[in-house]
Amino acid sequence: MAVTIRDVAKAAGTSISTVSKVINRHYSISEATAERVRQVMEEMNYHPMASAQSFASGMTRKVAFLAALQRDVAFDNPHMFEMLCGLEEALQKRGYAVMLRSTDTTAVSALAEEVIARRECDALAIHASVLSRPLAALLSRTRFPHVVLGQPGFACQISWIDINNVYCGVLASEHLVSLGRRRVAFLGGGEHDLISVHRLEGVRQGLREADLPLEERYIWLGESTRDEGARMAGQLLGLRPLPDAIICANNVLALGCVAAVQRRGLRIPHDIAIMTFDDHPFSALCDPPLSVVDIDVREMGVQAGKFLLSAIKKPNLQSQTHTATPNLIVRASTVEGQG
Amino acid sequence: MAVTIRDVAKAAGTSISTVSKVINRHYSISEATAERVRQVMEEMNYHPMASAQSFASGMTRKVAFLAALQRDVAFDNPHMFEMLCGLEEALQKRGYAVMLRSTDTTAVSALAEEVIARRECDALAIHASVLSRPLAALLSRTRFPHVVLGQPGFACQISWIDINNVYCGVLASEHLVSLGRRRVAFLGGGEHDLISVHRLEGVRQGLREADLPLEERYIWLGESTRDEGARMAGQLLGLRPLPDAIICANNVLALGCVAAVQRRGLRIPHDIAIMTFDDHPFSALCDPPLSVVDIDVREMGVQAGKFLLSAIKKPNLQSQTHTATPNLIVRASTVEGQG
DNA sequence: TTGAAAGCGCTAACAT
DNA sequence: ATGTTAGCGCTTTCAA
Repeated sequence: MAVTIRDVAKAAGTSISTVSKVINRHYSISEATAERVRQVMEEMNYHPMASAQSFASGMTRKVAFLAALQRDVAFDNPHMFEMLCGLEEALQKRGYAVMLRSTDTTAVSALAEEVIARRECDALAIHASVLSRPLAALLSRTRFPHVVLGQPGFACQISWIDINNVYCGVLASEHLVSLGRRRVAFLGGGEHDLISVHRLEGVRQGLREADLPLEERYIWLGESTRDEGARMAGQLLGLRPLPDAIICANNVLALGCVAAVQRRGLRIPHDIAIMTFDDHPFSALCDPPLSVVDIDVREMGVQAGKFLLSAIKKPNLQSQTHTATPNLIVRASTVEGQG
Repeated sequence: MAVTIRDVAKAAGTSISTVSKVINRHYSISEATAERVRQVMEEMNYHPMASAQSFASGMTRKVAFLAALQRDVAFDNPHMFEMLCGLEEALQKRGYAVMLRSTDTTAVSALAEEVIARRECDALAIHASVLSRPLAALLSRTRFPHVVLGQPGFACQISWIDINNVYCGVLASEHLVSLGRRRVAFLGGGEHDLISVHRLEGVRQGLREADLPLEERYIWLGESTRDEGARMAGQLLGLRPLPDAIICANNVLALGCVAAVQRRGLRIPHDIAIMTFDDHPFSALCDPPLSVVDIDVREMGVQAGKFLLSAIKKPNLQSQTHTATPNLIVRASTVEGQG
């Protein structure tokens, strides 16, 4: 059998509680003993058994990540995984691991209830897309350490963290205004697409502050597909005067938009500047490469992880945050010759 | 405090071992008792504590996933996550969860050693890109249940599972030959890019069997970037006779290739058919949409999960598998008017 | 078919 | 600063 704390204690000529204290860096142990014990652990190749530690301490050092991991999610939503990686990065530094649990909006609260009851983890990280009202109720009732990745679609007293998409919209419009564009248009997702809604709101704000209010006829909303992007851009190009800039709520719409604009023989950015959000692989591979307001989703995961670590230490902690600093990346779709 | 097995036993008027046996579906318990106990568990909202179960049974019901989760990995390698999701899907059905652990080739064997020593999981799933010789040695020495996702880049006695990229290459060439193409070219990644190497080998095989051997001057290998794809395609288009079909080892190369071909005023697929591998989002969004030999990476994850479950039950199990059935998706880049 | 009891390998409160 | 000891909540063997 594997070597246990008992064997180490015997070999080091101490009690097992001393060894335990060395493992857990308890202040009361003298450096001399600690060093000796560590040496013995090394020699015997001792590693404390994780589940025994969990059991005895009542801490799992695990965080469960709840999300809908259905087919093609990795392609459809790379952001989810980039956040997950950020989460892992932050947690791993403190000896925590992330546990994956696939679910959906209807099943998530039962799953969370079970995970909490079985004490499988010390905290929950929940992707906003699976958040349900029963789950929100459960979390605020139990005050179990948690964070939602993305802004909840409904009002509730739970902790979440999200990119400030309104501010992203402001940045996009400011960039275009600074380039001298005066007739900015917006192509977005539907009403339920909160990300798009927030970005539009930001664009409105940014333009208003430049005294260039966004004209309603320059706003088109639809499904987030390439074809729909092209169709809406087509509508836009039927207007007079033509817009001299188009902000697309996401890369897929932008791809369709670029195609439609080029089909009409208009030059980007000479006749119309185009920009979007997120430095998706599409952005740089598009022709011309797209200027984007980039958002650091990985950093969002990191912040979520840090928040969870503090929430585990001191419960009752609440957070409702928009995370920091979107980042403007200027490419050839708004400035000739760039990127 | 939470309700324990003791409380349930008391309430049900049985011993705790009976309750334990009910939890674990032990055959010796009569249906009557089992039902009664289950009812009590339900009423008391009892859930066994995971870490106590792990501790007592010695089974964690966890699988650790070892991979390099560095910045942008979700964008650069969506396949990794689709596999991960497949893995989760297969494991979750048997009550297993996936635990994420980020690492790299240099650190992976130390990490694995620790994870195994601490008994943090019952099996390891390792992304091929982080596999190292020391890790391979560790795995074959300890015979710890494991599977590598992707074919190891070196010979070793460990279990792995991968897409049959050679066969993918065969399918691609057969498709083009069946369309009457006679001068097939290949754009691939470097020598170290095993996926590209295998696909090229398959293309060679497929063409040879059609008595249309692949001409060496029609083969260009380079970095997998859009620009390099365009550059290599440019070289190809300087040859006479022109190839009438180009197989690109991946979507990024294909994107550059398409751009270069169109820049010369050649029509796709009329003058040159183009195809690639993997039904990446790029494939369908490209103009024209790309024909691809698709590979089901999620299914690969599912198979890995199933293999691990059996390896956990009966150790010493070995596997060296190419997973099944790539799937031809025909679009407009090879057949006019398709997709 | 059920129950009693001996751990599983740690942690942590308390005593020294 | 170190040691003694009582659990933590289950599983599992063995006896009944």
